[in-house]
Amino acid sequence: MAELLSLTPVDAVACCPPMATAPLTEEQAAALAPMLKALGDPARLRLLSLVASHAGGEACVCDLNDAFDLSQPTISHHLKLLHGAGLLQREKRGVWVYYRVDSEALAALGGLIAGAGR
Amino acid sequence: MAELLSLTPVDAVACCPPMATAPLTEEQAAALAPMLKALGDPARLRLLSLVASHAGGEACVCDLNDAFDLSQPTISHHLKLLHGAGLLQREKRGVWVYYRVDSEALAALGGLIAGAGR
DNA sequence: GTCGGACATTGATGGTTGTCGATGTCTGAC
DNA sequence: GTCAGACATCGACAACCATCAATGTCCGAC
Repeated sequence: MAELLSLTPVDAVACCPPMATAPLTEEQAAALAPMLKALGDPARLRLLSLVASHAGGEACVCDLNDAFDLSQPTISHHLKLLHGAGLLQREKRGVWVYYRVDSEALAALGGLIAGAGR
Repeated sequence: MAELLSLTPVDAVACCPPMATAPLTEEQAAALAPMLKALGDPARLRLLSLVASHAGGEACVCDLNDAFDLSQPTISHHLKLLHGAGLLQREKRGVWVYYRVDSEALAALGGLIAGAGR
């Protein structure tokens, strides 16, 4: 019964019919909410948009650190959250860590939201 | 300079170029975050989907109360939040209050999210 | 006017979250 | 091996949030 909660966020969003068609079940809502909660912070929104608009589609943490007033641990925390929510992909190359947006997850999530308005 | 923060959420989301094109400004992120934060709660997600999928496109608070284990004040609180974020429209008819989704706001928000993935 | 029902507001409380400084863990260079 | 730099983790703290019971407000019916 808790299987849905262990699905990846991408699976969670992929499994839902349009909200205008049928209401979300408790489990679907519980699986979806963390992704949206991850987006519900100004710092994380800016982080995501910075990664999304960065040349090559990916950004190094060092690039992101310089773009904010926030401390390095705080940015690391936000990136971990976005990655945990399935919205950012993480890749370590040498000493650096690069993040890129998960287009599939964002497209599915955006579609689900947009589809709630008929 | 604080004008953007006083815009309606719909205006806020309408003003933003695709995230894959340019990163959000601090002001844009601050205006967008409340809408997404409002969606980042399972109860509110279910409420929104319940309204969205309800016959006639609108739902009375009394209908929503019955569909949840939550207390009536808690549901009223969530509805107020969703309405304040510009995602639900509120209309009082006699003794009852009807909510309907703001399709325009949801479409714009969904498009912005989906557009972050290129 | 008064009574009941629909919904909102208030006040309190336990849990969550954003932030930081300090510290830890890698990795490449010397 | 040691050193410096890139990033993550930890522990702490203030601010915020979801929830409830109690109470308030408004409206229609009688």
